[in-house]
Amino acid sequence: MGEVIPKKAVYRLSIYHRCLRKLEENGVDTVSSSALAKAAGVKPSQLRKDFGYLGQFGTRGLGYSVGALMEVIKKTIGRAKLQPVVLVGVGNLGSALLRYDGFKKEGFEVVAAFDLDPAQVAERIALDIPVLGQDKICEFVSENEIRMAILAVPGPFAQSVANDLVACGVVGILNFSPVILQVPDGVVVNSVDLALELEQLSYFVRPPETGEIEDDAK
Amino acid sequence: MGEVIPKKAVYRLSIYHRCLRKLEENGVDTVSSSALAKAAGVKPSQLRKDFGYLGQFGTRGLGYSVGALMEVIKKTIGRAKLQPVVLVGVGNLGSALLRYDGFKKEGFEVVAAFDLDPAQVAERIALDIPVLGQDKICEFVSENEIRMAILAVPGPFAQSVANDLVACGVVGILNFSPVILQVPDGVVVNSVDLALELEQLSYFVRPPETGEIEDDAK
DNA sequence: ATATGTGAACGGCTTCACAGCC
DNA sequence: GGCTGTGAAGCCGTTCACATAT
Repeated sequence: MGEVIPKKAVYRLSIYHRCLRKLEENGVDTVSSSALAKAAGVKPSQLRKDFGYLGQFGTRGLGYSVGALMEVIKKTIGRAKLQPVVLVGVGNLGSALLRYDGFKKEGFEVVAAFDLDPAQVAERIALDIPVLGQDKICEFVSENEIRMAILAVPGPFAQSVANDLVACGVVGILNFSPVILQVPDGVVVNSVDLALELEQLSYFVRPPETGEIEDDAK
Repeated sequence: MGEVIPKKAVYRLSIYHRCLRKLEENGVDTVSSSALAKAAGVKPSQLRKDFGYLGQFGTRGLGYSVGALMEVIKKTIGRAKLQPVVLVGVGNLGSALLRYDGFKKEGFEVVAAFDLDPAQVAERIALDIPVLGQDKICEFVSENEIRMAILAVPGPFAQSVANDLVACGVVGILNFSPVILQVPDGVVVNSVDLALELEQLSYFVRPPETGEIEDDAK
Protein backbone atom coordinates (compact mmCIF):
# COMPACT_ATOMS: atom_id res chain seq x y z
CA MET A 1 0.00 0.00 0.00
CA GLY A 2 1.13 3.50 0.63
CA GLU A 3 3.76 2.32 3.04
CA VAL A 4 7.10 4.00 3.02
CA ILE A 5 9.93 1.85 1.80
CA PRO A 6 13.15 2.15 3.83
CA LYS A 7 15.94 4.08 2.23
CA LYS A 8 18.26 1.14 2.00
CA ALA A 9 15.58 -1.05 0.48
CA VAL A 10 14.92 1.53 -2.22
CA TYR A 11 18.57 1.54 -3.04
CA ARG A 12 18.67 -2.22 -3.34
CA LEU A 13 15.55 -2.28 -5.46
CA SER A 14 17.41 -0.14 -7.96
CA ILE A 15 20.22 -2.64 -7.94
CA TYR A 16 17.82 -5.50 -8.53
CA HIS A 17 16.30 -3.60 -11.41
CA ARG A 18 19.67 -3.22 -13.00
CA CYS A 19 20.44 -6.90 -12.59
CA LEU A 20 17.08 -7.81 -14.03
CA ARG A 21 17.76 -5.71 -17.07
CA LYS A 22 20.89 -7.69 -17.70
CA LEU A 23 19.02 -10.95 -17.32
CA GLU A 24 16.36 -9.78 -19.73
CA GLU A 25 18.99 -8.93 -22.31
CA ASN A 26 20.25 -12.46 -21.99
CA GLY A 27 16.82 -13.86 -22.68
CA VAL A 28 16.21 -15.10 -19.15
CA ASP A 29 12.61 -14.71 -18.07
CA THR A 30 12.52 -16.34 -14.66
CA VAL A 31 14.81 -15.99 -11.66
CA SER A 32 14.84 -17.38 -8.17
CA SER A 33 15.49 -15.16 -5.20
CA SER A 34 18.80 -16.88 -4.59
CA ALA A 35 20.08 -16.38 -8.12
CA LEU A 36 19.11 -12.73 -8.24
CA ALA A 37 20.42 -12.15 -4.75
CA LYS A 38 23.78 -13.50 -5.69
CA ALA A 39 23.97 -11.19 -8.70
CA ALA A 40 23.02 -8.24 -6.55
CA GLY A 41 25.39 -9.11 -3.76
CA VAL A 42 22.79 -9.62 -1.02
CA LYS A 43 21.25 -12.48 0.90
CA PRO A 44 18.18 -14.21 -0.58
CA SER A 45 16.15 -13.48 2.52
CA GLN A 46 17.00 -9.83 2.21
CA LEU A 47 15.83 -9.73 -1.35
CA ARG A 48 12.57 -11.47 -0.59
CA LYS A 49 11.94 -9.08 2.24
CA ASP A 50 12.58 -6.15 -0.07
CA PHE A 51 10.14 -7.51 -2.60
CA GLY A 52 7.62 -7.77 0.18
CA TYR A 53 7.30 -4.01 -0.01
CA LEU A 54 6.03 -4.31 -3.55
CA GLY A 55 3.38 -6.93 -2.98
CA GLN A 56 3.44 -10.51 -4.14
CA PHE A 57 4.95 -11.24 -7.49
CA GLY A 58 6.72 -14.51 -7.28
CA THR A 59 5.46 -17.97 -8.02
CA ARG A 60 6.22 -20.38 -5.21
CA GLY A 61 8.30 -23.24 -6.29
CA LEU A 62 9.39 -21.39 -9.38
CA GLY A 63 10.68 -17.88 -8.93
CA TYR A 64 10.00 -14.44 -10.27
CA SER A 65 9.09 -13.29 -13.74
CA VAL A 66 11.87 -11.02 -14.88
CA GLY A 67 9.65 -8.76 -16.94
CA ALA A 68 6.90 -8.41 -14.39
CA LEU A 69 9.35 -7.71 -11.62
CA MET A 70 11.08 -4.98 -13.58
CA GLU A 71 7.75 -3.41 -14.28
CA VAL A 72 6.76 -3.33 -10.64
CA ILE A 73 10.07 -1.94 -9.44
CA LYS A 74 10.07 0.73 -12.07
CA LYS A 75 6.54 1.70 -11.19
CA THR A 76 7.34 1.90 -7.52
CA ILE A 77 10.65 3.72 -7.39
CA GLY A 78 10.75 5.50 -10.72
CA ARG A 79 7.81 7.79 -10.25
CA ALA A 80 7.70 9.37 -13.69
CA LYS A 81 8.96 8.08 -16.98
CA LEU A 82 11.73 10.56 -17.57
CA GLN A 83 12.51 12.85 -14.71
CA PRO A 84 13.95 16.23 -15.58
CA VAL A 85 16.78 17.51 -13.42
CA VAL A 86 19.06 20.51 -13.53
CA LEU A 87 22.73 20.68 -12.68
CA VAL A 88 24.40 23.61 -11.00
CA GLY A 89 28.15 24.08 -11.12
CA VAL A 90 29.83 22.99 -14.32
CA GLY A 91 33.38 22.62 -13.06
CA ASN A 92 35.45 19.45 -13.28
CA LEU A 93 32.93 17.27 -11.57
CA GLY A 94 29.88 18.99 -13.01
CA SER A 95 31.15 18.55 -16.56
CA ALA A 96 31.75 14.89 -15.98
CA LEU A 97 28.27 14.48 -14.58
CA LEU A 98 26.77 16.20 -17.62
CA ARG A 99 28.48 13.69 -19.85
CA TYR A 100 27.70 10.75 -17.62
CA ASP A 101 25.29 8.53 -19.48
CA GLY A 102 24.25 6.53 -16.46
CA PHE A 103 21.58 9.05 -15.53
CA LYS A 104 19.75 8.67 -18.82
CA LYS A 105 19.89 4.92 -18.50
CA GLU A 106 18.03 5.13 -15.22
CA GLY A 107 15.43 7.53 -16.49
CA PHE A 108 16.76 10.96 -15.73
CA GLU A 109 17.44 13.80 -18.08
CA VAL A 110 19.60 16.79 -17.30
CA VAL A 111 17.63 19.52 -19.05
CA ALA A 112 19.80 22.48 -18.17
CA ALA A 113 23.05 23.40 -16.48
CA PHE A 114 23.96 26.54 -14.61
CA ASP A 115 27.28 28.19 -13.96
CA LEU A 116 28.69 31.55 -13.04
CA ASP A 117 30.32 31.80 -16.43
CA PRO A 118 27.86 30.13 -18.81
CA ALA A 119 29.35 31.29 -22.08
CA GLN A 120 32.79 29.94 -21.36
CA VAL A 121 31.34 26.73 -20.00
CA ALA A 122 29.02 26.16 -22.93
CA GLU A 123 31.92 26.42 -25.30
CA ARG A 124 34.10 24.13 -23.28
CA ILE A 125 31.67 21.29 -22.82
CA ALA A 126 30.13 21.53 -26.29
CA LEU A 127 26.99 19.60 -25.48
CA ASP A 128 23.39 20.07 -26.49
CA ILE A 129 22.38 20.95 -22.98
CA PRO A 130 21.71 24.66 -22.48
CA VAL A 131 24.09 26.36 -20.07
CA LEU A 132 22.70 29.37 -18.29
CA GLY A 133 23.90 31.87 -15.71
CA GLN A 134 23.19 31.06 -12.10
CA ASP A 135 20.92 34.08 -11.91
CA LYS A 136 18.59 32.25 -14.27
CA ILE A 137 18.10 29.28 -11.97
CA CYS A 138 14.92 30.48 -10.39
CA GLU A 139 13.28 31.42 -13.64
CA PHE A 140 14.09 28.15 -15.33
CA VAL A 141 13.26 25.92 -12.42
CA SER A 142 9.94 27.59 -11.78
CA GLU A 143 8.81 27.68 -15.38
CA ASN A 144 9.71 24.08 -16.07
CA GLU A 145 8.57 22.82 -12.73
CA ILE A 146 11.87 21.14 -12.02
CA ARG A 147 11.85 19.21 -8.78
CA MET A 148 15.33 17.75 -8.61
CA ALA A 149 18.79 19.24 -8.88
CA ILE A 150 22.36 18.06 -8.91
CA LEU A 151 24.65 20.37 -7.00
CA ALA A 152 28.33 20.39 -7.92
CA VAL A 153 29.50 23.85 -6.97
CA PRO A 154 32.48 24.59 -4.70
CA GLY A 155 31.76 24.26 -1.01
CA PRO A 156 31.45 27.95 -0.15
CA PHE A 157 28.65 28.42 -2.68
CA ALA A 158 26.69 25.30 -1.96
CA GLN A 159 24.37 26.48 0.79
CA SER A 160 23.49 29.66 -1.04
CA VAL A 161 22.68 27.86 -4.28
CA ALA A 162 20.70 25.27 -2.37
CA ASN A 163 18.63 28.03 -0.84
CA ASP A 164 17.87 29.41 -4.29
CA LEU A 165 16.90 26.04 -5.64
CA VAL A 166 14.59 25.30 -2.76
CA ALA A 167 13.02 28.72 -2.97
CA CYS A 168 12.04 28.01 -6.58
CA GLY A 169 10.49 24.63 -5.99
CA VAL A 170 13.24 22.07 -5.96
CA VAL A 171 12.52 19.38 -3.37
CA GLY A 172 15.35 16.96 -4.02
CA ILE A 173 19.06 17.73 -4.17
CA LEU A 174 21.87 15.39 -5.02
CA ASN A 175 24.76 17.19 -3.40
CA PHE A 176 28.41 16.70 -4.35
CA SER A 177 29.74 19.66 -2.40
CA PRO A 178 31.63 18.91 0.78
CA VAL A 179 29.23 20.68 3.08
CA ILE A 180 26.26 19.79 5.24
CA LEU A 181 23.30 21.47 3.60
CA GLN A 182 20.60 22.96 5.78
CA VAL A 183 17.23 22.62 4.11
CA PRO A 184 13.65 22.98 5.29
CA ASP A 185 11.46 19.97 6.04
CA GLY A 186 10.06 18.33 2.96
CA VAL A 187 13.24 18.81 0.98
CA VAL A 188 15.41 15.75 0.60
CA VAL A 189 19.17 15.89 0.26
CA ASN A 190 21.36 13.03 -0.78
CA SER A 191 25.02 13.80 -0.40
CA VAL A 192 27.96 12.19 -2.09
CA ASP A 193 31.20 13.32 -0.56
CA LEU A 194 34.02 11.93 -2.65
CA ALA A 195 36.85 12.70 -0.29
CA LEU A 196 35.00 11.25 2.67
CA GLU A 197 34.26 8.05 0.81
CA LEU A 198 37.94 7.61 0.21
CA GLU A 199 38.77 8.46 3.79
CA GLN A 200 36.24 5.98 5.08
CA LEU A 201 37.71 3.34 2.84
CA SER A 202 41.21 4.00 4.09
CA TYR A 203 40.20 3.30 7.66
CA PHE A 204 38.98 -0.17 6.84
CA VAL A 205 41.97 -1.04 4.74
CA ARG A 206 44.26 -3.07 6.90
CA PRO A 207 47.54 -1.37 7.63
CA PRO A 208 50.51 -2.66 5.60
CA GLU A 209 51.98 -4.93 8.24
CA THR A 210 52.47 -3.28 11.54
CA GLY A 211 54.67 -5.74 13.36
CA GLU A 212 51.94 -6.53 15.82
CA ILE A 213 49.77 -9.58 15.79
CA GLU A 214 47.55 -9.78 12.75
CA ASP A 215 43.96 -9.78 13.81
CA ASP A 216 42.32 -12.85 15.19
CA ALA A 217 42.61 -16.22 13.63
CA LYS A 218 39.52 -17.28 11.81
CA MET B 1 41.44 0.71 22.21
CA GLY B 2 41.77 -1.62 19.32
CA GLU B 3 38.03 -1.83 18.88
CA VAL B 4 36.62 -1.55 15.42
CA ILE B 5 34.73 1.64 14.76
CA PRO B 6 31.42 1.27 12.89
CA LYS B 7 31.42 2.40 9.29
CA LYS B 8 28.98 5.20 9.82
CA ALA B 9 30.86 6.49 12.81
CA VAL B 10 34.06 6.64 10.80
CA TYR B 11 32.24 8.64 8.18
CA ARG B 12 30.97 11.09 10.75
CA LEU B 13 34.37 11.42 12.36
CA SER B 14 35.62 12.66 9.02
CA ILE B 15 32.85 15.21 8.96
CA TYR B 16 33.70 16.37 12.45
CA HIS B 17 37.30 16.71 11.42
CA ARG B 18 36.35 18.92 8.55
CA CYS B 19 34.18 21.09 10.78
CA LEU B 20 36.96 21.34 13.33
CA ARG B 21 39.33 22.53 10.66
CA LYS B 22 36.98 25.38 9.87
CA LEU B 23 36.71 26.28 13.53
CA GLU B 24 40.46 26.28 13.89
CA GLU B 25 40.80 28.62 10.94
CA ASN B 26 38.45 30.97 12.73
CA GLY B 27 40.59 30.93 15.82
CA VAL B 28 38.19 28.92 17.93
CA ASP B 29 39.93 26.53 20.28
CA THR B 30 37.12 25.02 22.31
CA VAL B 31 33.77 23.58 21.25
CA SER B 32 30.91 21.93 23.02
CA SER B 33 29.35 18.77 21.71
CA SER B 34 26.17 20.64 20.91
CA ALA B 35 27.89 23.33 18.87
CA LEU B 36 29.95 20.91 16.86
CA ALA B 37 27.02 18.58 16.39
CA LYS B 38 24.95 21.38 14.93
CA ALA B 39 27.69 22.22 12.45
CA ALA B 40 28.00 18.60 11.46
CA GLY B 41 24.27 18.04 11.19
CA VAL B 42 23.97 15.38 13.88
CA LYS B 43 22.59 15.10 17.40
CA PRO B 44 24.90 15.98 20.30
CA SER B 45 24.42 12.55 21.82
CA GLN B 46 25.46 10.94 18.58
CA LEU B 47 28.62 12.97 18.46
CA ARG B 48 29.55 12.18 22.04
CA LYS B 49 28.99 8.51 21.38
CA ASP B 50 31.22 8.71 18.34
CA PHE B 51 33.95 10.36 20.34
CA GLY B 52 33.63 7.56 22.82
CA TYR B 53 35.40 5.35 20.30
CA LEU B 54 38.44 7.56 20.52
CA GLY B 55 38.76 7.66 24.28
CA GLN B 56 38.12 10.61 26.55
CA PHE B 57 39.15 13.99 25.31
CA GLY B 58 36.64 16.47 26.54
CA THR B 59 36.63 18.50 29.70
CA ARG B 60 33.36 18.19 31.55
CA GLY B 61 31.67 21.46 32.02
CA LEU B 62 33.70 22.99 29.24
CA GLY B 63 33.89 21.11 25.97
CA TYR B 64 36.53 19.80 23.62
CA SER B 65 39.86 21.25 22.60
CA VAL B 66 39.68 21.81 18.86
CA GLY B 67 43.32 21.09 18.23
CA ALA B 68 43.54 17.99 20.38
CA LEU B 69 40.38 16.56 18.89
CA MET B 70 41.60 17.04 15.34
CA GLU B 71 44.81 15.33 16.26
CA VAL B 72 43.06 12.30 17.70
CA ILE B 73 40.66 11.93 14.80
CA LYS B 74 43.43 12.24 12.27
CA LYS B 75 45.50 9.66 14.10
CA THR B 76 42.60 7.25 14.27
CA ILE B 77 41.09 7.38 10.82
CA GLY B 78 43.90 8.80 8.72
CA ARG B 79 46.39 6.00 9.08
CA ALA B 80 49.32 7.51 7.22
CA LYS B 81 50.11 11.11 6.46
CA LEU B 82 49.67 11.09 2.73
CA GLN B 83 48.16 7.98 1.26
CA PRO B 84 49.08 7.17 -2.31
CA VAL B 85 46.27 5.93 -4.54
CA VAL B 86 45.97 5.10 -8.22
CA LEU B 87 43.09 5.79 -10.53
CA VAL B 88 41.97 3.48 -13.31
CA GLY B 89 39.77 4.70 -16.13
CA VAL B 90 40.34 8.26 -17.24
CA GLY B 91 37.05 8.93 -18.98
CA ASN B 92 34.66 11.71 -18.11
CA LEU B 93 34.38 10.83 -14.49
CA GLY B 94 37.96 9.71 -14.09
CA SER B 95 39.29 12.98 -15.47
CA ALA B 96 37.14 14.94 -13.10
CA LEU B 97 38.36 12.88 -10.18
CA LEU B 98 41.97 13.48 -11.19
CA ARG B 99 41.37 17.19 -11.06
CA TYR B 100 39.33 17.05 -7.89
CA ASP B 101 41.29 18.80 -5.18
CA GLY B 102 39.25 17.38 -2.33
CA PHE B 103 41.35 14.23 -2.14
CA LYS B 104 44.57 16.12 -1.48
CA LYS B 105 42.86 18.15 1.19
CA GLU B 106 42.00 14.99 3.06
CA GLY B 107 45.42 13.49 2.75
CA PHE B 108 45.33 11.43 -0.41
CA GLU B 109 47.51 11.70 -3.47
CA VAL B 110 46.72 10.20 -6.82
CA VAL B 111 50.15 9.09 -7.93
CA ALA B 112 49.26 7.54 -11.25
CA ALA B 113 46.36 7.02 -13.63
CA PHE B 114 45.72 4.17 -16.01
CA ASP B 115 43.71 3.98 -19.19
CA LEU B 116 43.44 1.86 -22.30
CA ASP B 117 44.68 4.75 -24.38
CA PRO B 118 47.24 6.51 -22.17
CA ALA B 119 48.84 8.72 -24.79
CA GLN B 120 45.60 10.29 -25.89
CA VAL B 121 44.47 10.67 -22.30
CA ALA B 122 47.71 12.22 -21.10
CA GLU B 123 47.45 14.86 -23.77
CA ARG B 124 43.83 15.57 -23.06
CA ILE B 125 44.05 16.02 -19.34
CA ALA B 126 47.43 17.76 -19.33
CA LEU B 127 48.23 17.14 -15.70
CA ASP B 128 51.43 16.26 -13.93
CA ILE B 129 50.13 12.84 -13.04
CA PRO B 130 51.65 10.04 -15.13
CA VAL B 131 49.14 8.22 -17.30
CA LEU B 132 50.01 4.63 -18.12
CA GLY B 133 48.45 1.78 -20.03
CA GLN B 134 46.24 -0.60 -18.13
CA ASP B 135 48.75 -3.35 -18.73
CA LYS B 136 51.13 -1.46 -16.49
CA ILE B 137 48.85 -1.54 -13.49
CA CYS B 138 50.35 -4.58 -11.86
CA GLU B 139 53.90 -3.44 -12.28
CA PHE B 140 53.28 0.01 -10.88
CA VAL B 141 51.07 -1.06 -8.02
CA SER B 142 53.45 -3.76 -6.88
CA GLU B 143 56.58 -1.66 -7.10
CA ASN B 144 55.09 1.29 -5.30
CA GLU B 145 53.17 -0.79 -2.82
CA ILE B 146 49.93 0.95 -3.59
CA ARG B 147 47.10 -0.25 -1.39
CA MET B 148 44.16 1.81 -2.59
CA ALA B 149 42.63 2.43 -5.98
CA ILE B 150 39.87 4.50 -7.50
CA LEU B 151 37.97 2.64 -10.17
CA ALA B 152 36.18 4.66 -12.81
CA VAL B 153 36.07 2.39 -15.81
CA PRO B 154 32.91 1.47 -17.74
CA GLY B 155 30.83 -1.26 -16.13
CA PRO B 156 31.86 -4.15 -18.36
CA PHE B 157 35.53 -3.69 -17.49
CA ALA B 158 35.17 -3.09 -13.78
CA GLN B 159 35.34 -6.63 -12.44
CA SER B 160 38.29 -7.54 -14.58
CA VAL B 161 40.27 -4.47 -13.56
CA ALA B 162 39.35 -5.04 -9.95
CA ASN B 163 40.75 -8.55 -10.19
CA ASP B 164 44.03 -7.19 -11.53
CA LEU B 165 44.27 -4.59 -8.81
CA VAL B 166 43.62 -7.08 -6.06
CA ALA B 167 46.08 -9.55 -7.53
CA CYS B 168 48.81 -6.93 -7.29
CA GLY B 169 48.20 -5.95 -3.71
CA VAL B 170 45.41 -3.40 -3.67
CA VAL B 171 43.18 -3.95 -0.63
CA GLY B 172 40.84 -0.98 -0.90
CA ILE B 173 38.80 0.06 -3.92
CA LEU B 174 36.65 3.11 -4.29
CA ASN B 175 34.36 1.99 -7.08
CA PHE B 176 32.41 4.32 -9.34
CA SER B 177 31.35 1.70 -11.86
CA PRO B 178 27.74 0.57 -11.78
CA VAL B 179 28.49 -3.01 -10.90
CA ILE B 180 28.68 -5.15 -7.79
CA LEU B 181 32.31 -6.09 -7.45
CA GLN B 182 33.22 -9.53 -6.22
CA VAL B 183 36.39 -9.41 -4.18
CA PRO B 184 38.10 -11.82 -1.80
CA ASP B 185 37.94 -11.42 1.95
CA GLY B 186 40.26 -8.79 3.28
CA VAL B 187 39.64 -6.46 0.37
CA VAL B 188 37.33 -3.56 1.04
CA VAL B 189 35.14 -1.99 -1.60
CA ASN B 190 33.31 1.27 -1.24
CA SER B 191 30.95 1.93 -4.09
CA VAL B 192 29.51 5.20 -5.27
CA ASP B 193 26.81 4.65 -7.81
CA LEU B 194 25.83 8.03 -9.20
CA ALA B 195 22.70 6.97 -11.01
CA LEU B 196 21.42 5.00 -8.05
CA GLU B 197 21.93 7.93 -5.73
CA LEU B 198 19.75 10.00 -7.98
CA GLU B 199 17.18 7.26 -8.26
CA GLN B 200 17.02 6.84 -4.52
CA LEU B 201 16.56 10.55 -4.15
CA SER B 202 13.71 10.61 -6.60
CA TYR B 203 11.75 8.08 -4.60
CA PHE B 204 11.79 10.23 -1.50
CA VAL B 205 10.91 13.38 -3.33
CA ARG B 206 7.25 13.97 -2.85
CA PRO B 207 5.26 13.62 -6.03
CA PRO B 208 4.13 16.95 -7.53
CA GLU B 209 0.71 16.65 -5.95
CA THR B 210 -1.02 13.81 -7.62
CA GLY B 211 -3.51 13.23 -4.89
CA GLU B 212 -4.64 10.05 -6.53
CA ILE B 213 -5.08 6.89 -4.55
CA GLU B 214 -3.18 4.17 -6.21
CA ASP B 215 -3.31 0.71 -4.75
CA ASP B 216 -4.39 -2.58 -6.11
CA ALA B 217 -2.65 -5.64 -4.74
CA LYS B 218 -2.18 -6.52 -1.10
C1' DA C 1 26.33 25.28 36.86
C1' DT C 2 27.60 23.22 32.80
C1' DA C 3 29.02 19.81 29.59
C1' DT C 4 31.08 15.22 29.07
C1' DG C 5 30.86 9.99 29.29
C1' DT C 6 28.10 5.91 29.20
C1' DG C 7 24.89 2.17 30.41
C1' DA C 8 20.11 1.33 29.14
C1' DA C 9 16.11 1.83 26.29
C1' DC C 10 14.52 2.28 21.80
C1' DG C 11 13.87 1.60 16.91
C1' DG C 12 14.87 -0.11 12.53
C1' DC C 13 16.98 -3.19 9.44
C1' DT C 14 18.72 -8.18 8.69
C1' DT C 15 18.51 -12.79 9.17
C1' DC C 16 16.28 -16.92 10.40
C1' DA C 17 12.93 -20.45 10.12
C1' DC C 18 9.08 -22.31 8.65
C1' DA C 19 4.34 -22.13 6.82
C1' DG C 20 2.10 -21.88 2.40
C1' DC C 21 1.66 -22.54 -2.45
C1' DC C 22 3.05 -24.33 -7.03
C1' DG D 1 10.51 -31.10 -3.99
C1' DG D 2 11.36 -26.29 -4.64
C1' DC D 3 10.80 -21.58 -3.78
C1' DT D 4 8.19 -17.72 -2.17
C1' DG D 5 6.11 -14.99 1.66
C1' DT D 6 6.32 -13.52 6.39
C1' DG D 7 6.13 -13.43 11.46
C1' DA D 8 9.78 -13.84 14.97
C1' DA D 9 14.26 -13.38 16.55
C1' DG D 10 18.56 -11.18 16.40
C1' DC D 11 21.64 -7.45 15.66
C1' DC D 12 23.29 -2.88 15.31
C1' DG D 13 23.17 1.85 15.62
C1' DT D 14 20.79 5.88 17.65
C1' DT D 15 18.76 8.34 21.37
C1' DC D 16 17.86 9.07 26.10
C1' DA D 17 18.90 10.01 30.83
C1' DC D 18 21.70 10.59 34.36
C1' DA D 19 25.91 9.93 36.94
C1' DT D 20 30.33 12.25 36.89
C1' DA D 21 33.80 15.56 36.59
C1' DT D 22 35.41 20.49 36.55
